Amino acid sequence: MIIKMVLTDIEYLMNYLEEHQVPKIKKKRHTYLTYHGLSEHYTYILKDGIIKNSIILKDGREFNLSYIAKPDVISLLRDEVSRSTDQPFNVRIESDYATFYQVKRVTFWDYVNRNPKLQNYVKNYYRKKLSENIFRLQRMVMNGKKGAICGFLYSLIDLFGRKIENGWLIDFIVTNDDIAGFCGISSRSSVNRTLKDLRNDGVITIKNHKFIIQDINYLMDQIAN
Amino acid sequence: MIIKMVLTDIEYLMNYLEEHQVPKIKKKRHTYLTYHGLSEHYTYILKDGIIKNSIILKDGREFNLSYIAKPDVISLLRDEVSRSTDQPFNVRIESDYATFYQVKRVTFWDYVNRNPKLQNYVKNYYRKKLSENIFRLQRMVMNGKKGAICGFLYSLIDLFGRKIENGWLIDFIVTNDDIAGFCGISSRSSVNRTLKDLRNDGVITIKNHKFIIQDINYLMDQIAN
DNA sequence: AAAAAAAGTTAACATATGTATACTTTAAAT
DNA sequence: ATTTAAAGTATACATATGTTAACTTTTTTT
Repeated sequence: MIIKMVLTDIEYLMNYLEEHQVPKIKKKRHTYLTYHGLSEHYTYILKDGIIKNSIILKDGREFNLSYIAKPDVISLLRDEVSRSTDQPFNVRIESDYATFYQVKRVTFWDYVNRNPKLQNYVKNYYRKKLSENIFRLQRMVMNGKKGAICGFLYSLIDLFGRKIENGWLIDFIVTNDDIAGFCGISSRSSVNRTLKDLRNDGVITIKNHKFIIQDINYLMDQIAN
Repeated sequence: MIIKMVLTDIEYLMNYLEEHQVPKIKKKRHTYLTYHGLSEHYTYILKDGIIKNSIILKDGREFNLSYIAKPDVISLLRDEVSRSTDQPFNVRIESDYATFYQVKRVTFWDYVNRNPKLQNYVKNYYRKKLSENIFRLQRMVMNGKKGAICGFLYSLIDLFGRKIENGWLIDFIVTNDDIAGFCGISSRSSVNRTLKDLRNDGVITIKNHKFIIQDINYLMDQIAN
């Protein structure tokens, strides 16, 4: 019997790392894998768990870039010849545990340069992230803060959503300060004001600190595109 | 006599296209090279001129992505196997004329796949754009509209700036509506209000419809980072 | 040259968001 | 179990930005 397996790009990468016996490291909730600005000679690939990457501005505010909740390369913004070895972002573990493959940056790029399939993975990785980022930029620039919150809530469905009878349960706890950091809102109380409006309009409910999205169409209508 | 030339990546690409006798097309001011959403089987490389790319939202508003004022690939968001052949952006000519190399998308990617130097170019292209985009996202999310305008004006120095006695002349006409489209401001009158404040504070002057930046530090102080 | 369209300017008022504070509830640390 | 820190909520007021309108100036079209 022949079983034909078609691997996705990321599955191929994970297999490759496993076969090359790349070491794994495991980190606990709310610890940091990397700090923005610190020198770092490793590339990390998330195996399982949930992480958030963010940037701390000079004035102390935190800009949240993204959650990553499935296997993915954490950051490829530096390549083998980049003069800067600064980590571009903070990476904080948001699940109880997260596991990462840890490869020397130079070794990682050796793998890539020797393997056309991995080259293709990297090309697609960049193109996909760039495309997502342009879209997000558009959404953030062309909407007010309410639109930003609605867009953010909408994006949570794809990341953490589970369909239940009366809508979509976001099966992950997101605080008002988190939302503020993603949407560029100045305080948790401002976030709360908007969330209150959404609750009053029957768009969302909160149960055990988790959002339930009851009216996806309302969210979409708030997002310019 | 041997002259050793070290070409930058983009110079190498331009040479390559020239050697392969890739046809050029010339377009006039305020005409469109491509329209967002229309199918397009060519890849374009700006040879000379100034272009603006933008996206028209469903509600009719225009989101301005960037000016490009020196040789560059116009858009690599689609590759040879992308199912979608939609153009991701509008591309409008903003100089009197602009010249482009025009290559079939499939041919362009053939060139790339056959040539490691071009592969490297593409990789760096993506990484650079991604990195710029993340930075711009941060700037737009973490600033108010005034910060957005100051950041935008600051970016014009690199694009069109010429040092003069009393500051930097932005040697290119940018309208209030253009600024609105870049910064997500709803009307030219709102843009004008902020520009008036900047004029009153001695940050900028306007001469023959062109900005003169007199106080760069003021602009930088307005931009969170 | 005249007419029309696009762009700049200002003002008045409406609405969204920031800021500060106080208090309550929940989670984390001791 | 107790204490402390973090997070949610609500309110009042300040400020930034949106919206509309009117008018002026400049550019483009006829």
